[in-house]
This record gives sequence, C-alpha cells and structure tokens, in this order.
Amino acid sequence: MDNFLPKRQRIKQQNRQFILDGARKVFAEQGYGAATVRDIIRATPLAAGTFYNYFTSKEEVRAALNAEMADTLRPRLSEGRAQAVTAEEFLSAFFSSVFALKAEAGLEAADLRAGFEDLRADLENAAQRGVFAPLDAGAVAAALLATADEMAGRLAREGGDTAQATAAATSLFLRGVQPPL
Amino acid sequence: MDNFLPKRQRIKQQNRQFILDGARKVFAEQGYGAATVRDIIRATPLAAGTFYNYFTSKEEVRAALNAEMADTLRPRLSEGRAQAVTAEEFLSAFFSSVFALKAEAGLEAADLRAGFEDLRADLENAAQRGVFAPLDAGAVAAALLATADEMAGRLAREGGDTAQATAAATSLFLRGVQPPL
Amino acid sequence: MDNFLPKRQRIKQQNRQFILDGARKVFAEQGYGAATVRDIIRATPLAAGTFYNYFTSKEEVRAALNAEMADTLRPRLSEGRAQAVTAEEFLSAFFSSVFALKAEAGLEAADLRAGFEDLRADLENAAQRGVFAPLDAGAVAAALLATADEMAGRLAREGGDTAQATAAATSLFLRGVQPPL
Amino acid sequence: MDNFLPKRQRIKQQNRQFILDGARKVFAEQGYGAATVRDIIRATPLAAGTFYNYFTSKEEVRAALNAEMADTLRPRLSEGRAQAVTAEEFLSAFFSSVFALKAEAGLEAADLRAGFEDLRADLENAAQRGVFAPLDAGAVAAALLATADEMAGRLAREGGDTAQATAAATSLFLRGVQPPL
DNA sequence: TATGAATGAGGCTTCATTCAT
DNA sequence: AATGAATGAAGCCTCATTCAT
Repeated sequence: MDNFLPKRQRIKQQNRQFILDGARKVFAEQGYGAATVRDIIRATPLAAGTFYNYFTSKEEVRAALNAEMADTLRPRLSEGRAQAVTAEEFLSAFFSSVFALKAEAGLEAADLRAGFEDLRADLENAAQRGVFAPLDAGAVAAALLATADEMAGRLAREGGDTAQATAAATSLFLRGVQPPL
Repeated sequence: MDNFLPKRQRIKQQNRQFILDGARKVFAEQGYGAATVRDIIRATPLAAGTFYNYFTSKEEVRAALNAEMADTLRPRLSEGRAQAVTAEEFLSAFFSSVFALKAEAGLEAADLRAGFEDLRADLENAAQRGVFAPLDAGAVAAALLATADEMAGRLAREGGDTAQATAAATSLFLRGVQPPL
Repeated sequence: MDNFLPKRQRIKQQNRQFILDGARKVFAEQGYGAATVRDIIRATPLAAGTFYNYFTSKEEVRAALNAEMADTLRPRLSEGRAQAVTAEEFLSAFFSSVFALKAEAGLEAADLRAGFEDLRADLENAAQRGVFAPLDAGAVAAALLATADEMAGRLAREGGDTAQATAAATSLFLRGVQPPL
Repeated sequence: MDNFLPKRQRIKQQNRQFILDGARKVFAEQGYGAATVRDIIRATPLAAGTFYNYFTSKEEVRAALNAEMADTLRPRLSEGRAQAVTAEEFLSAFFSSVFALKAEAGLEAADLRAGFEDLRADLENAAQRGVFAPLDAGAVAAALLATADEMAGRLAREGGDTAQATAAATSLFLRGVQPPL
C-alpha cells in the first residue's frame, strides 16, 4: 500500500511478490506436488539463485501463499455472511463470494479449507439465532465448502452462469432435494 | 478371476498387478503429481526396466488404475441406489456406500468423480419418477459427491461414527438447512 | 585377478575401478577437501549419474580408497622389516619401501598413517629382541612415518636419489645427530 | 601495535583482521581446500561484498595468513635455538617451542614448513660449530619438522605431557634408536 | 520377458562475484 | 568504504528411459 520505501526494500517486496505470484500460477497449473522450484522461478523474471534469498523450499512458499490467502481472502469470504438475516441470504452470500473469488483470485481447495472454522462458527451462530435448523455445524460447513469448491471448479472449467449456479446451490441447501408434497 | 492361464500369461498379469498396486499406494501417499515412476517401481518387487514392458508413463498407469476403479467400484457405488424408492433411501444408500468404500478401498476424489455421470443419471431418473425435486441434476450430483468425499475424508482422519455421519448428510440434503417453521 | 566373470560383472568391477582411479588422481592433485564428485567423474569415462551407482559420496570413495590401500600397500610396506635383524636393516627397509611406494603408487600421508599400528607393533617387537633401544614405540613410529612421508614428498617434488635419501634417513635415526666424540 | 591512526585506517585494519581471523578458523576446521569465501565471510561480522575490498580470493587470504605467521611465529619458533650450545639444548628448545606454539596458536603444518629454511640454516650453522654431526641439514630439518608436527598433533588430539614428549623426541634425535652396546 | 546398470537431462542448492544503494 | 541482494555457473543428486545381457 505504502510506496514510500527505500528502493532496495521496494525491490525486495516486489521480488517476493514475483515468486508468490509465480508459485500461485504454477501450483494452479500443475498441482503443488508436481510443481518444482525451477518451475516457480521460470514463472518469474528472476534468476535461479534468487529464489533462495526469499524462501528455502517449495513448502515455505506454499505456507506464505496460505498466509497471504488468509489475510486477503478470508475477510472477503465471510463479509457477505455478516449481515445475512435469513438462511437464504446466508447461503447466497456464501456461494456467490466463493464463485467470485475463485474466478478472480484462483482460490483453491486448500484456501477454502482454511475458511472452514470461520464458516462453522458463523453457522453455529446462525443456528443459535434460529436462522438455521440445528444441524451438525461441522458437517454442514464441510458440505458447503466442498460443494462450493466443486461447483466453482466446474464453472471455471466448463463455463456457466455464476448467478444461476448460486441460485441452484442456495436452493439445494435451503430446502433439500425432497420434492414438494 | 480366471486362473486357468498359461504360466507366462499368469506372470504377466501378476506383474501388471504389482505395478498397479504399487502405483495406487504411491499415488495415495504422495499424490499423483509428486509421484515418480521410480517410486512406483520401488513399491514393487520388479526391476526398473520392467515397468516399460507394461506401461509407458505414469499417466498410463493412472488411466489403468481409473479403469480398474471403474470396473470394481462403480457397481458397488451405485448398487444401493437402484432399489431406492424414496429420496431418503437414495441419499442414505449413496452416503453409506461412499463411506464404506473409502474405508475399505481407499477410494479417492478422482474415483468419485468417475462416478459423477452414473450419479447424475440416477438423479435425473429419480427426479422424473418424482422422488426428487426437479433440481439441476449436475449441481446436485456435484454437491453430493463433494460432500461425501469431504466427510469421508474427515471420518478417515478424525474417526467418527459412519452411521451417524450418513444420517447427518442424508438429513442435510433431504430437508436443507431451513429451520422448521 | 580372475577374469572368468560374466560380462556385466566385469564391467561393474571396471567402472568401480575407473572411479577409484579417478578419485585417487583428483585427491592427489587438489586435495580431498577441494575435490568434487564432478571432478572425480570427469577423471573417468563415465557419465555423471553413474557415480551414484557405486558410491554415495566423496567420503565413501575415500573410505574405499583407504581400504584398497590397506589391502595392497600395507603388506608391501612391512615386508622388508620382517627379516631385519639389526636396527640398521630395519630402518633401511622401512625408508626404502616408503620411498618406492610413494613413487610408484602415490602413497599418501593418510595411507601411511594407516600403517602406524603395524609399525609400532614391529618396533615394540624389535625393542624386546634388543634390536632397538627401549624408547617410546609410539613416538618413534610417529617420527619415522612423518619423516618418511616428508622426505618422500621432497623426493617427488624436487627429485633426488632414493638410495641416498634412504641412507641419510637411516643414519639419522640410527645414531642421532650427536657428533662423534 | 600502534593505535594512533585515523579512524578510517583503524577500521580498515580491523576488518582485515576480522577476515584473517575468520579464515584461520575456517581453514583449521575444514581445511583450505574445502573452505569457501562464503565460509570465511560467515565467520566474520562483515557483509559478503566487503571481502573483496580486502582480498580478491581465498588464495590471497592464505598468503596473508602465511605472512602473518611468518612475522609472529617464526621468531618465537627459533628464539630458543639461538643460545643453544649443545645438540641436546638445540633439540629440546626446538621441540618444546613447536609443542607450545601448536597448543596456543594453532600452528599448522604449512606454518612449520615456512620455518624450514630457518631451521636448516640453524642446523648448518650448528654443524659447523661441531654441535651436530655433519649430516644432510635439509634431511634433518625435514625430519625434525615432520616429527614435531606429527607429535604435536598427537598431543593435541590425544592429550599427553608436553615435557615428556619433548624429552622423548629429543632423546630419539640425539642418540638414535641403536641400543647401547 | 526380466533385469539392472548406464546415460545425460534436469531439479535442488550453494557459490563467487558484481553492483546499486 | 560497507552493504547485501541479484546473478548465473556449477556442484550435488535423482530421474526417466534405454539396452545389453
């Protein structure tokens, strides 16, 4: 945010970000397991050795990426839920924010999993306010996250209308699959 | 199945199976991306060169593994749903068979995804029979599979009662999260 | 010695020897510390990866080299001393065999040190037979080895007559530096 | 010695000394060959680039270290021999000064070798005065230095009494190993 | 067909050295 | 002058793959 930094510091921050961005891209394309440090460097304008001025391993980059995600994404992930007063608003806010973040920021399953506790807490809270049925919040949170991730993946791979997907998912979790009597 | 094969054939089948078993183990432990052909061989009593008499790449082994899964697991995965006459029976059969297969056969997300089309077809069928509400079958299938996989993973990692988990999942998808009026 | 080996075995032995020979040369030229595994490979007709089929580190090569030295050199190093009946014969045999081995086999300080115990035992034995004065055998052995190594090095570097050097060293240790009365 | 220097000069001298001290330590621990410039810098409070303001290579540092040794150690190494009037005094002074310097200053083989010429000159001188038998001074110097280094090393590694070691070495070189008639 | 050693490409990491600050 | 990050060469090691046996 603040650009009033000595030049060296600014370059360091920039290079660190180059590596994080490259890693995000590489991890998304090949998966964490298949990615190599060299792949990360190659996704960067930096020289091979420079990687090790910033991180000591692929794992450390992942950790930094997760931390970054936590800082920037988790707030956005939960923001819509805060003011939800009905279950429908809650679900709708949840799914649309996941779909949006996946599209714009390459949100991944691991990042979502990091939001598990937030979501569960919000669900428990909502259940106590009577907004939700008194279900096992952990199970519901897991179901919501898994479903959102899977559907977001499908949207990304196969295209589709985000609004419509949000509506479908919301409806499913709101009323279930039981046919109207 | 049939053991009346000439010796050569039998050994060939056995070696092929060694490789598949080794690969399944290695993929499960390290993930497909991080696994190497050497890792697979090492999980086997065979020599390095022998691998290439059966497969030409890691990818080909994965394909064979998927086919094997499809042959042996998919039937078991869908068997319970065939005779379901209510949505509740359908969901219950689905979740309990996934949880059981995960526990006994190390079923993985990819295997489940292979069951996607079956499940969607069954869902569409059921919807036409009026057993389910007329929802987007693709979205529902994705939600069910993702949820089942996630919950099965949690059961495997943290322990828990399979029957209870089945009941919770079934209830969630049957009636949704809306509180009773 | 035995050449009646299947071809594969023969090649393996040969390659192992390539590496040992390369390593001996490289260690002698640059010293053990400065030598790299790559240097060793380069002193060989083999490919880089082949090194690791035989050894896992530079250190392991050194150990093998030491073992080889012990097997082939130590007997030759001590052979002359066995039948020595006077101190003069003993010393003369010792120095001439060290000078000869250094010249023909690149004997090194470490190899000599491996002969320390042999030499000390022989010295103690000789002292008990009255061939030597009753001195501290360890100190004498250390002095003899260090002197022999140093003088052999000088001979190798600066040239000189082996026989004369043997005589000088023998005389020094036989009678000491005290002037005749 | 002189501290009346402008501040800049003083700091320069200090940094140079940091490098020399670090290098001495590193060379002693890993050997010259295995040591890297980075190792030297790391043994120093200085930054990487600073090294090159003082030296251009590891080799140059070694040269400086040798020069330093020559200046400070060689005088002490030969001081005892100056007033020796008998061979016994000469030898005793030589060995005890080597053992002492090794213990307190980490004297190394290379440093000793730097004392070779001094020692040979002293030996020749002494031989002309009739204190020593008329032996090849070069060979005797080599023998004395090699023995002293080896025994000093043993003392350092295995402990032992310096005075006793001095006596043993002196006796050996004074009278040789020949048994009394 | 099975074996396992050889190969050299390529990944990981550290190094010497430079140079903007 | 001191700093310390950037660079890319080069060392270490493992890998996929081939091929003689």
